[in-house]
Amino acid sequence: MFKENILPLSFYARPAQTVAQALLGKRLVRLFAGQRLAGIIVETEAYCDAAEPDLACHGARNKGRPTARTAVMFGPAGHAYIYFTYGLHWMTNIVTGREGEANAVLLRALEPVEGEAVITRHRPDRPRGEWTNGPGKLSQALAIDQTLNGAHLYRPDSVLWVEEAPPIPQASVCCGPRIGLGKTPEPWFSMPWRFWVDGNAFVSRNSG
DNA sequence: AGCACGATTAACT
DNA sequence: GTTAATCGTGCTC
Repeated sequence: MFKENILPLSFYARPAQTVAQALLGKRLVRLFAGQRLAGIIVETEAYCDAAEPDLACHGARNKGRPTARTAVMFGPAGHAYIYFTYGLHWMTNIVTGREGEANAVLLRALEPVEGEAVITRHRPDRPRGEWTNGPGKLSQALAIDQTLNGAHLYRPDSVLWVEEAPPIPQASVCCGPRIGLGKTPEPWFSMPWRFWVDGNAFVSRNSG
């Protein structure tokens, strides 16, 4: 009852760009204090320094070798890669692709659907529309932090996973350049590896 | 050993 | 539109 139609390892063991697109419309579930906190995934970004280089990907740093921080990204698919940035925000990613290659999908926005009484306490004094419309915000809303780095997403004892949900029509799937890449050089700066659901109110930014 | 900056957010003008 | 907050990471010296 708590876990319905959990996406299997095979869903994640594909290229990051494929998984990023396929995750739109799926339901992310966080088991927290015995309750389900859940949202429909409406915005993602793919990072993949594998068959082709991606200098925007954390895995491309340190000459493309794993570090203590990025080791999870190089590991097997279907695990959470959680990292800390700007001194205060946690980013939630899902590892995809093949072990030994740096593949991950950043979850950028959700539409909250379960556990809203708990979520609002994690996002105090914020309107519902600002609970989960950004990568740092959704991590805070679902109480995702470093304790979940490396956590598996498809086993019976998972506390974070993704469930099957009604699909998004292909015509509603939009893509464009990734956000916040700073001084990342072309062509990676402009690669259209950000995906979102057209018109969804929780997407972190318009058009792009 | 030291340092510049980041896959961001919120509170400003 | 602009900027402070805040600290781990990876790079340079």
